[in-house]
Amino acid sequence: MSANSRLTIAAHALAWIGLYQRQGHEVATSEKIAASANTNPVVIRRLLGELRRAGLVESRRGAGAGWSLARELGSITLLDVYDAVEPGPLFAMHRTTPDQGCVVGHGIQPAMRGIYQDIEETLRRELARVTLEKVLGDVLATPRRPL
Amino acid sequence: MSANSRLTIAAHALAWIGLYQRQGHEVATSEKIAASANTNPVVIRRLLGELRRAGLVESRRGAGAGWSLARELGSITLLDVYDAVEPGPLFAMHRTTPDQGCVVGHGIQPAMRGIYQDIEETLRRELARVTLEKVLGDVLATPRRPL
DNA sequence: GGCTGTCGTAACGATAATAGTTACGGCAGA
DNA sequence: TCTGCCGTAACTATTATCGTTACGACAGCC
Repeated sequence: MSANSRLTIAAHALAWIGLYQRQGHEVATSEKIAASANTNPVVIRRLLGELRRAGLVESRRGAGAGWSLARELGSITLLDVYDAVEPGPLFAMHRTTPDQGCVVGHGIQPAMRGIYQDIEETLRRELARVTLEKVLGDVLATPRRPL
Repeated sequence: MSANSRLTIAAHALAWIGLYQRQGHEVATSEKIAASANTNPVVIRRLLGELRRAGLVESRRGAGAGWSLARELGSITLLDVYDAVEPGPLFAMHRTTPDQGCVVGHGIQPAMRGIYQDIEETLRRELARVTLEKVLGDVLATPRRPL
């Protein structure tokens, strides 16, 4: 499917900011988050910008600038993040209109659309069951060294 | 997610072959299927080749060559097709290894892997509930002209 | 045995999305 | 005024999908 890492990186950033704030810090910088995720600060700023548009984080400019959570980790779900950073549907239709003179070509798109809707609804329910609080919990529960 | 149309086109091809065979024909050619899907015959042959490797269809060469179902439409599910034509996982991890010296960087991948596994398992269950028989049924149930 | 139609597959180009990088203006607190 | 970081544009690299052309291989038929 040519899967991308946007959801993973966004969840990483949110968990990082959440933990950082619990350690008493006010704001997190894209540079520190990028160092943890081993990527470029611009990638983080772009993703966090989309999360800000969705109302999940806030940013301050000027001196002492950085990012902070707009909502508690426990009230943010992977579905919120998914909707914020993933634009399109899971499965695509034909790139060109099928032959409408053919019975299958005529009916295939309505049929698949209905089926895909059900499947995506199930996916969304599943994503909504996972909060970022749980993500951070799972992160912290990972043993420091493999046995 | 940069969704692709492979599952859609593969389902289209299977439904087309199934209906064609019910109309009394022996084998379907990639050219006819491609005409219905409004794409190139090579695209169809590539997809059907993957379905053949998965044991869903068979192909004959030589004169009177073409494609036929290896199993009944009712015994083929969208999960079978999905596994045949979609290689990777739904969500990707970081492209580079996160900072293992950071608590979040160290724990994020095991955490997300577990979460993604559960979600993909749910997706697979949902795909397994839809047979190609139902797809063809939905296709044929589509009204010829919108009211 | 040659003819014919289709598969099987390689090869190439077009398109698009993601991701990484550099650069730079703008903001706000010290 | 200085400083640190955001916000964003711009460019490149990489990758996957899709479309297309081309051609050898195969098998039934005349």
